[in-house]
Amino acid sequence: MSSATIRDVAERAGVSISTVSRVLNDTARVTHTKRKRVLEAAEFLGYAPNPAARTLLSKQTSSLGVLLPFVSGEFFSELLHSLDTAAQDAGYFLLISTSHRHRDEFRAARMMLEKRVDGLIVMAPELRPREAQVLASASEPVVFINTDAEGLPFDTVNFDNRGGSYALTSHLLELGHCNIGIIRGPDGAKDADQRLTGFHLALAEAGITPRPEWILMGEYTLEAGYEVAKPLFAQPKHPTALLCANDYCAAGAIRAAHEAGLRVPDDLSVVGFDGLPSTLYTQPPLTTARVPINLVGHTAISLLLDRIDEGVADHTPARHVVPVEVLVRASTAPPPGV
Amino acid sequence: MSSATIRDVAERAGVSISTVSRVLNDTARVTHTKRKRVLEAAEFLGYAPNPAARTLLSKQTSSLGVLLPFVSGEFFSELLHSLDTAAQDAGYFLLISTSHRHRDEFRAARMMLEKRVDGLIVMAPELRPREAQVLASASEPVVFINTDAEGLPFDTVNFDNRGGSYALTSHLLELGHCNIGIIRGPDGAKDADQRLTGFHLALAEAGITPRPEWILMGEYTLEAGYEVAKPLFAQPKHPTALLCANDYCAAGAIRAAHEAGLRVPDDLSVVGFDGLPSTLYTQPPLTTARVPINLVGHTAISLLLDRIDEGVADHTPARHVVPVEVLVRASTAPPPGV
DNA sequence: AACCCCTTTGAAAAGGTTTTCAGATGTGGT
DNA sequence: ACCACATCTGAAAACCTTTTCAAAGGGGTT
Repeated sequence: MSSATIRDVAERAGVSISTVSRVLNDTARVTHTKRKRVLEAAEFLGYAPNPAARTLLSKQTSSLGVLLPFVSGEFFSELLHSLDTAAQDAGYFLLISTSHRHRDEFRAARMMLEKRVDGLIVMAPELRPREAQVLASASEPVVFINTDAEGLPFDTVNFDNRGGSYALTSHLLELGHCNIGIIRGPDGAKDADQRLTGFHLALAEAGITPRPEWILMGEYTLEAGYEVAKPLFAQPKHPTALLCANDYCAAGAIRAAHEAGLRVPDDLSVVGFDGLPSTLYTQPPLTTARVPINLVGHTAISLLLDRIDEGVADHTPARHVVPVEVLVRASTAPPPGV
Repeated sequence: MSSATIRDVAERAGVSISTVSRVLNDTARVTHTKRKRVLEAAEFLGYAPNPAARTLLSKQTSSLGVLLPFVSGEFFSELLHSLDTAAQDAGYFLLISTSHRHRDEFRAARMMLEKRVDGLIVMAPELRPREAQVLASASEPVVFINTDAEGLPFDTVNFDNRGGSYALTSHLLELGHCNIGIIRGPDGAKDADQRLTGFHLALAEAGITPRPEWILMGEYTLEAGYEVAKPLFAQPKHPTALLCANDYCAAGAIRAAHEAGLRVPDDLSVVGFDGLPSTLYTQPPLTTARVPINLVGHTAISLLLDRIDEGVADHTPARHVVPVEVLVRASTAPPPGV
């Protein structure tokens, strides 16, 4: 039972297909009687317009593409949820495509998505602007989330990585910490760089020179936090406070600390980043910087829809920076002996 | 610069559009020289076939729909990731649509997805088979994940909720617990019912009659775990072990326990469900039942693709039940005084 | 040299919709 | 009774591709 077409409706209603189209899209006036007949016929046949035919003509897909490097953890769930909510409200679907870490995968994905979406949301902090250039030829509008678009004509919605990191570091300094370490995010990731900058900035203002051996390369995962922190605590002298790449990384570091016999926050203060819901329920509840993920998602969709409506006019790219809020909880305390 | 069509390629190569199509789809033999000219022209113009036109003709969208009640937490991230990986390998995109809790929203979503996807993955444990009936008229194949499809012609991939719960309860019994409570998942959710059944089964086998006041209605969230557990621990007599709806719920319950001055596992054993990565990093690491989410996702996609290829033949629905594995960690111990 | 068959090619149709254009119908004014 | 005009309707084109069908051309065989 292949489904009804506009022809079937027209036939059943005894009108032309043009009239059916007009009634269903409310695009021109139609006599009351015919309108009624059309609506009845459409209802009876369970008619729904074929999206492919519509797209072919109108060039609108009512889908938005979402390009993500990977999907893991609560952060992405929340982001995806807010994107979907906003998109759905506007009558769009989300076409997602993940696992694009390198330029070639990225280009491939973008090509596949071509003509399949009306716009693109891209989150790829590890992608450099030069590499992101492959998107520049996209015919659809593009909005970047937490991704560097220096020199590219894309709107961006970033969160204040530097400011958040600066505020977290300041918090530790105020508690009296002088020996602060950091597990930074992956090399080449813009957000990780910005967070490191905030760290350095706060330290510099306090007149403290950071120890290079306490600037550790990590990743946004539990495992990375654990693996990187473990050897650190085996050293005779280690920091009394630790900034972590994100909340997961912090959870890993805390576990390593526990295993090394360190109490958090008595012996060691730990802070995360992202402010995931579950950090309120860790032991101890984590001090972290809350990223308003919902706001990020909604803003991104809203910008994208604007661009879609206006066409890709030569509109100077919007650069949104959403603030992050430090949540002081129980994983931070003055250093031991103070 | 609206992009090139097959006509442009044909013109530039000096052949007919049929020939271009044949070369690009490798669907018939074409002289070497013409083939070369076509490929060059296509390359030069950056030609990519228009998916809408293709879909209109072939009736294949190369997209799969994913219908979820909500998206939250690591579980969904992981599920979505495995679905996307499997789909991408097969050349499909994922069109996701979330937040469908009630039948009407469900029907609306299904209608919107009609003709837009080649198949549907549905996870909606709270949807009863009668309500899921609205999908029965779908022209595309449907695969259910962790959802009851009793009497419906859909393949299902469920995990062993009952078995997992049974095994967790047995574990607690073996440790010597007699006073075991449970925070069950939402009313009407099939998976929650099954887990409760497993709980009852293990208790019955041990000759223990569960106390009704220790069977608590909860949800799959941190907050619910916390809110439900809090009054429980305020009672003069409370269980020495607690099964929770899932890992998040368990984390909330543990927090409530801590606040009530109870040590986990010394005074209270707690178990979760799902086996999320982060449960290894909670304090104490959580005893839980690991659901092989990756396997679930891959199996579901694989089944769906089979159905898409074979057509919706009258094939008896597959009923996959993937086993869950109990991970014994540090949140469980013998009851106090044993 | 004639015939047949096989390979290669292009023209055209089909898929389902929206939209333009022109025709038909009906109304009001003179 | 006639004309101008507004309103409503249908035919046809356009969107871009795949596929069928028939024609054309070439090579081998008798």
